[in-house]
Amino acid sequence: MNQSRSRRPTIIDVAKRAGVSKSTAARALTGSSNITEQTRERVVKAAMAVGYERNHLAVGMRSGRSGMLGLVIPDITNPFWADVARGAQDRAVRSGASLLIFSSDWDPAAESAHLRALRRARVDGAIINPVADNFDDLDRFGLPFVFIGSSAERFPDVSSVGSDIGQAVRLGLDHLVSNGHEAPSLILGPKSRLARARFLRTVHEHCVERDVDPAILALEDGEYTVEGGRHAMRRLLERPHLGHVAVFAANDMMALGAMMAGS
Amino acid sequence: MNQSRSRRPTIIDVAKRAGVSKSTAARALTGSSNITEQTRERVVKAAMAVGYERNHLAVGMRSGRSGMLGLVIPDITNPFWADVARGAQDRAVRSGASLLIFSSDWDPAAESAHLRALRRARVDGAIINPVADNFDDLDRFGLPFVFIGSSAERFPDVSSVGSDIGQAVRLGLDHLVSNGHEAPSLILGPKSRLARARFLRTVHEHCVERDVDPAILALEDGEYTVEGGRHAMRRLLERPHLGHVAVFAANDMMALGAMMAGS
DNA sequence: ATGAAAGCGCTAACAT
DNA sequence: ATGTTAGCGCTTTCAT
Repeated sequence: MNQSRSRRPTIIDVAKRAGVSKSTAARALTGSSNITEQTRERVVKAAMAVGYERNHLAVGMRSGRSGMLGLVIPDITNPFWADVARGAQDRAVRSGASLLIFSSDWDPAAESAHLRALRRARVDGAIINPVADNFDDLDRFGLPFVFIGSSAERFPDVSSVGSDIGQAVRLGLDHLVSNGHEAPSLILGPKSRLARARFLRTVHEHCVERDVDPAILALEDGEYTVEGGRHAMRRLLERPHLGHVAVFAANDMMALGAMMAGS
Repeated sequence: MNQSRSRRPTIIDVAKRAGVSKSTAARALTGSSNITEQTRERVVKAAMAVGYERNHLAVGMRSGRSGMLGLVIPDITNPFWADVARGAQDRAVRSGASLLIFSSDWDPAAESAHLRALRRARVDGAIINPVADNFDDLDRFGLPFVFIGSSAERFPDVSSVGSDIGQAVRLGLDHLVSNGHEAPSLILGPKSRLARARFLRTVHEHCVERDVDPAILALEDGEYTVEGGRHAMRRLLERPHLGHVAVFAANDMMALGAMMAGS
């Protein structure tokens, strides 16, 4: 207990215990060649004995690779990004890496601060769902990275993964129309979001194809959250209108909020 | 573009540019005393000019503090832990730290691997929702840490934060009883989980107080997930029984699954 | 107030 | 096959 509280053992402790030089110990531990099976065993045993654990800070320092990856998303609390985070984490672990996760909360300033943190931490790469409109420091970013989300298309040079919003909207509308709802009310995200424009554009196209005037559709905005959906739904319900038979929300959180708008 | 792709600037680059020694540059940048306001300005300006960003690996190496914290939870995909993660992350960022998040997926082996990763990364501390029954390496863990969850009470010496399951169950049952449901069916977590025993014990107490025989309560187990709740509910519905008027599930995910059991 | 130098733990190039 | 040494980028004595 008293010994276990002391300084963490270094490779030198291992080397001493095994009676070899620290480079030999390193070779044995990294699985390098040029090492007698006998000495390797001795070193490994010594490492176990002293409870040695390689210091990744030191390794990163020497190698220039920290073994860490970054993930910057708007909000880990949203199930969509929780799934993203989970997938990223599993993949990272499988490659022996760790994942630093940051939620920007749709705040460009926070996002920028998080990116700085990632650079200082010397992560080997990052996955980013950008919320900033202008990513002008992009070329100076200096980190390998991939974008997530539709806003990524503002940066055609950057690799990105996004949802096919157009197809999603079409599938949703097809479903509603086939159930007799020709003109569902809409609950969309904030005006600043690119995904919103994409959503709306597809709705318009779909309407035109059906000879429905898009202008008759009731529409409300809100944050991409349960609360946002709830408030938007309330505003819809307040309208002097014959009642909203069907509502199409931009994501699950908003839909949930809309369903709860009564309470 | 070509220059920006080159080696990240170090404090030496800053020092050179400012025409001082690297130690002076360090002093200026760390806000140390004993520095002329004039030279500090010059150094700061030089740092900006070359796009200097402090290398946290190196800092951690020297100081022994990595500026990173660890979070090990069963599953980031569960909204409860997503909230936990969000809170931890916000707090960490406020202290200038970063958060390494790991999901163990209820797998003790994965948990143990993640803890090893945290030690190697030299995190300054960790928040852990343990899933392993035996945490016998606890004294050798060698990291400052806090536990989350009811399983933490197996380790009375460890600081922990948990929910008051007893009170939660009582509130839930009170609500049901006051709505006329004297003997709700139960959907609980896996038998291995300590929280389940706690839940069940409180239900029994509550029943006894109401002169209800706990044995008449229908009860099903499942994983703490939407799927687990759905399956459990299906099994409940299959029972030759007069129908389940009320169901009390152990968490929101299971309740959601139960509600969806028909589809 | 500033510079020179040591050292954190590790690995790889360079001896032997 | 193994030992010696340099150096990753930083902060902090210790001199001056």
